[in-house]
Amino acid sequence: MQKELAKQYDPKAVEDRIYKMWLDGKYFHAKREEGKETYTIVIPPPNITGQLHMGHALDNTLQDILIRFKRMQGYDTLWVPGTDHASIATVAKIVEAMKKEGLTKEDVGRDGFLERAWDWKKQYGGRIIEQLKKMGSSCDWDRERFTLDEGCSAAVNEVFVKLYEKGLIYRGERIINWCPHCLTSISDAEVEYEDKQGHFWHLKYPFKDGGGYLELATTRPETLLGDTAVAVNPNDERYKSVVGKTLILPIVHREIPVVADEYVEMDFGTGVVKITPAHDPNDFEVGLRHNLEVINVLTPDAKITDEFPDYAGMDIETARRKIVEDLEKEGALAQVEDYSHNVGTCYRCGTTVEPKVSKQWFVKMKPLAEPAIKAVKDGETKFVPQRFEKIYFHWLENIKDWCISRQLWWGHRIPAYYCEDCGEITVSKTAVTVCKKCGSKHIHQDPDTLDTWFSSALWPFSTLGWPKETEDFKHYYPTNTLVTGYDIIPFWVMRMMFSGIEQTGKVPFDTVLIHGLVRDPQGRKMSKSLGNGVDPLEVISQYGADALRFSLATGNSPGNDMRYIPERVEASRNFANKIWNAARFILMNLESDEVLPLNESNFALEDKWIISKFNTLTKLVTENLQKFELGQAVSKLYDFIWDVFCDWYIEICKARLMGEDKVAANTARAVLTYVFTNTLALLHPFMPFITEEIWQSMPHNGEVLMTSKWPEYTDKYAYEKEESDFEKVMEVIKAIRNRRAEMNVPPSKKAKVYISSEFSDIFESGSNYICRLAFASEVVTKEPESADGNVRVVTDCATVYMPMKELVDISAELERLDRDMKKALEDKEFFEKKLNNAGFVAKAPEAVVAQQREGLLKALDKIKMINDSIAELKNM
RNA sequence: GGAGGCUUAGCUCAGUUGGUUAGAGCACUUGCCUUACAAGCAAGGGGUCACUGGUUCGAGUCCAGUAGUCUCCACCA
Repeated sequence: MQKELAKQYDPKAVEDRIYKMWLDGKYFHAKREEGKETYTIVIPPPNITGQLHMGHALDNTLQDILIRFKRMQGYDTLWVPGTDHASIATVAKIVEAMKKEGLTKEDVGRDGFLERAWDWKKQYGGRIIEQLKKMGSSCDWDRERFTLDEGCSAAVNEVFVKLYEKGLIYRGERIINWCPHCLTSISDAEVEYEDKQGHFWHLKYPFKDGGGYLELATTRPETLLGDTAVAVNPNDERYKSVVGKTLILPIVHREIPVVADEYVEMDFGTGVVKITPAHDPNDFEVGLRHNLEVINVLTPDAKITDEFPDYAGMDIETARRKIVEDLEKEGALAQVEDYSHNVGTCYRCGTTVEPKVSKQWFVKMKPLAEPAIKAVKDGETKFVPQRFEKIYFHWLENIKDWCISRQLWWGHRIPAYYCEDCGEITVSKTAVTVCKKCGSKHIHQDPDTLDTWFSSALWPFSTLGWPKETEDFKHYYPTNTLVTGYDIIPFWVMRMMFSGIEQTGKVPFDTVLIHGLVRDPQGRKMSKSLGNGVDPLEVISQYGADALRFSLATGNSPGNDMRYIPERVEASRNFANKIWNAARFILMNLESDEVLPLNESNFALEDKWIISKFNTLTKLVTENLQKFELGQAVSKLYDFIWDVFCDWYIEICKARLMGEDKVAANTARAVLTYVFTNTLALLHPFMPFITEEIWQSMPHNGEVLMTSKWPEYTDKYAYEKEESDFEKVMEVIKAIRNRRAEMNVPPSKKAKVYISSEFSDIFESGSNYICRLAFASEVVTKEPESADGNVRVVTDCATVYMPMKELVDISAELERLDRDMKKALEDKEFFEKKLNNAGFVAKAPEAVVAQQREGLLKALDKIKMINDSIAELKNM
């Protein structure tokens, strides 16, 4: 900072410079210090598909607050940064970009595509890292990782092979979710259900022997082509006689059996269901039970196959229309009704997902899920807030096997090799060139890659060097806090849990701190299609990173969604400015750069008051942070800085700073600096840039604030009596201001003030600043000779007289005193009522009862003083 | 169908193991260019804490129910 400071804080002039200073000093770098307790966070790696949004800004602000707090507390802290290759999402982006060049994946081939993907990673992965830096994130950039880098890939292969050898990964033909647009399988977690308007077509399937028909209903008439049975419930009296009979499938004219299966609900529809094992998960299961044929009717991009010449090549909509027409012609259509139902869609592209029978790789989940459930039940890992454990349990308790193979090029290639001669499958960490069974060299690797979440699941340990027993892994694993949104508990948190436990024998983190989503001012999700997204970088450029961080950290509680309100960021910016100006004031009143020693014997009442207040603040903020109550911590800091320190303490110091007494002025300087710099330390995790910038210009010991020692509570500075004494002064000042405001007395009109109180010594010693703050020309700590023409102000502990003859309106004064009296009597009654309650006095904690007694005494004192005042006025 | 969140001042939200007579920011009213800050200072108005019961000496806070609202999961073809 320069001698002449700007009146307003300019974040743009500060942030990049400060961040560079931190980087140059290597302060973010974790040094594996022996003997120190570690604190580790791994970043939820942002996808390389785009740029930072508000959700990232929130997520990373919370992480940075925690890591900076722990670093200052003296932990050996590590925040591992990195990015995620996000296979399906990145592929979609690249395909889209290629489309503009008139190219398809097939045009450029696998290698050409991968080359583009790596270019993409370089460009967009890099951009995300730069954005994280703009936020002020104190990540250890020397340890930056990427889910597809060498180390993470080694971890993926290691895990795949181990699970395969344990029988927990298998390959099989199952019904999976298929995205006809992305042309790949996706997992259950990646399917989103949407309510869609559709129809219910009631169809008639005639019996082969000519005796009538069975009526059933479907939402997907086109799948009729693949029907291989019709099912009824075995207990359904209506259909008992038809089980085992043969029907003629309309249009196709194939013979299909009527089977009995518990899956059919008797009281839904007609109680008859057409069974299409190839295109419905439930039908597939029925098919297995009844040994039904699986007839696939769709191509990978969801067109009718060539098996059905009348409809071949038609998309689903077209085929559906044509088939319904044909059904009608054949007299097989009974009726059509409107129907709304849930349709599964791809979470990446929104295309309707097709259930499809296909050979894929799966992870057997049950054996992995159990220990993961137990770990949370046993409290080895805790969710904050705890209620999110329910979501976690619900997923793990109902989990099905995880389909992990993807028909995509960008990702970790499945380490499985097939012998073209004998069909042997070899799963291996290293490339296989010779079949171990038949010696053939005709071997090819599985063309598919793994679900992107397979590698993210290993992130807490793969980033630390596992499967190698690296120093980092030994030192920093398990990690401590995982910070993430509730929306990815099933995708990620759960999978990290079971992977960590299975692979390392330990839970990957002890706490999962869950935050909500950042919504727009109307409470809607921010999304591209709505165009209501807010770019954090724009906010930073307008208001500064600290203001954005402050806004995100305050005013919300863990796990709850929050709205992004520009006015709030503005308020945060104003707060930064307030701090800036406090610094400006202190600096212009300091005489040197030296750190002035605190000399207790010189402390004035107000010094003890602020030091004691600060001491308490330290304790409360630390406790809040330890309990992950970040919003509460930061609002206490806000109140302390603005209301306590600036509005009172700084104002009070002005008298001493401008006065003749050198010792008093220096004491004020020392206390101002002490309290302010230490408050900056407490605020630093939340607003790192401005606090560091100011701290650098203030007298200080040490290199940087970010590695300074976190302030600690000390009994030495717990001045309880002085705190309450000073608050008596504050009360008097407030009462005088209040009365003057009511009477519309301008500040320029000063009055000699008489204060009558049993605590006259404290008013005596504070007379200089009482003059300043209460617009007094002089303070006399006794009753005036004559009360005549005085305005009276009564507080709990003092009666104040202001000779303002011309302004005194006796009847108005009496009215005011009446109002005061009424309030005081209400207070008295309130406290008496409580204290007369035997149950309360007997059962409430002593401190609470004492509080009520004190309240009552104050009320009684006040009543007495008001009575005196009324009596005097009436005598006039 | 199951689960969960939310409902507190005009608006957006806090409210820490139940403990004085419920808070903040913005907005509003009044007065101030008081040499750190008008992105400021001082004073003020504004809330039956969704509703109904219950537990308790004491409930915004705990329990049960009701209403509204949002979300997640499941899903009957």
